Amino acid sequence: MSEVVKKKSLTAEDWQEAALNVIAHQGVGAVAVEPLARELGVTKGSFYWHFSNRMDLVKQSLKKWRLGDKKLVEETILTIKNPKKRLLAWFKLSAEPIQTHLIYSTLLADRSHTLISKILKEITLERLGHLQQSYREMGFDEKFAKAQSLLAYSVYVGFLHMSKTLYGSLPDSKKAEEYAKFVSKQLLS
Amino acid sequence: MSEVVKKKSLTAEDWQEAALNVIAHQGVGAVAVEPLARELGVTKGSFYWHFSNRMDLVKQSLKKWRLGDKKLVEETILTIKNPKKRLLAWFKLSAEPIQTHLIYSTLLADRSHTLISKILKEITLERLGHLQQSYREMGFDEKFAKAQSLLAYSVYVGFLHMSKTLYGSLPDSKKAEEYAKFVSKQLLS
DNA sequence: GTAATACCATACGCCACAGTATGGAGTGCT
DNA sequence: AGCACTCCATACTGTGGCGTATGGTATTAC
Repeated sequence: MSEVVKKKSLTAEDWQEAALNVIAHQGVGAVAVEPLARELGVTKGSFYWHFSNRMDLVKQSLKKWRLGDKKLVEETILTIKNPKKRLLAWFKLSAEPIQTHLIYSTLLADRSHTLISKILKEITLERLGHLQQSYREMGFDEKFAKAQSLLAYSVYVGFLHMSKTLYGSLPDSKKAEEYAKFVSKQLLS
Repeated sequence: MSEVVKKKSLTAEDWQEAALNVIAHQGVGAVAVEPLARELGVTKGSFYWHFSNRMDLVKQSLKKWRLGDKKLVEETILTIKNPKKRLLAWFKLSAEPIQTHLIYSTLLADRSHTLISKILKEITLERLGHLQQSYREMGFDEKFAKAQSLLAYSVYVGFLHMSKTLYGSLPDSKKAEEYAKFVSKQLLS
């Protein structure tokens, strides 16, 4: 018997996860109330009890995603003391086939709402800061660290899109390994 | 008096250009018949004389874009004999603030139609081929040329998105210069 | 000058989804 | 048992865009 428990009622989080799944694969524009309700096996009567409107769902979903992503980075990357190893771990995580990357790369081309642009800018600057910090700790000067971190982050973003374009999805673990290895050699020596 | 000639009637190309403009800034999903007609100062009676339906317009617009982009690359990049100079020109063109980049980067996150995925895959592979060829001509072995071209192309794609995210638009010519210079140093030596 | 053709306006039916209003089943509390 | 609260179904209105049908005007061909 599976561990799937037949829930009597949905929570706001259930809706958010469903929404994030749609965002990851079809973008924010594809988040629609009625289709989501159908998918979840309820009607929109349920939706409008949990959320005030469509944008409310999008907002809360992205907030949830942002928190989860931040936590992931903090726990698996920022805890590493050695800057070079930290960067290496970042490159490797960058190629891991996980949903958070899909969401990020989908949002990147979405200019439908200022909220999204704002979130994106925040996240991007935050991550660039981490990279730059690591490069600085490795001994590089400010200017180089800045340029190099921008370059490295561009590689990350670009690789995400390339993977989706060429393979239809995110790279598998094997490719992630190769990628991290090559990138490290080119951007970390 | 301006050289704008008051046209009596629209051509299919007029519609395509308007559509490409929308695609560049809001994505394929935002291409709608009636809003476009309003923008062009006509009604959809005009549209359905030139095109059979919405998707027909999208298809033909992307075809037009593809041809133009191909011509641009062939004329400004592929004519350069020296492989190193050719790559340098490519990096520089990559950061130029022109519409074709916007369209490409917008399409990259759009998985709404198999046609788009198909076009993207074609273009991407074609461009990767050019880069790989250049690296090979520079004397690098097959394997390195392949990995390095993927890296370089990732940088291109990533930089496009970064520019839109951080500055709200494409980089200006000055930033393009700096970018090309730094990238060249890192990926071309 | 007349007929054909190119181009467009108007008006229509259709559908998908947003949001509201309201009632009703289930659950826990007392 | 009775009440309140949680969660959802149903039924509605409103809006925006797709595609069609049809008629009208200007241009071109002859």
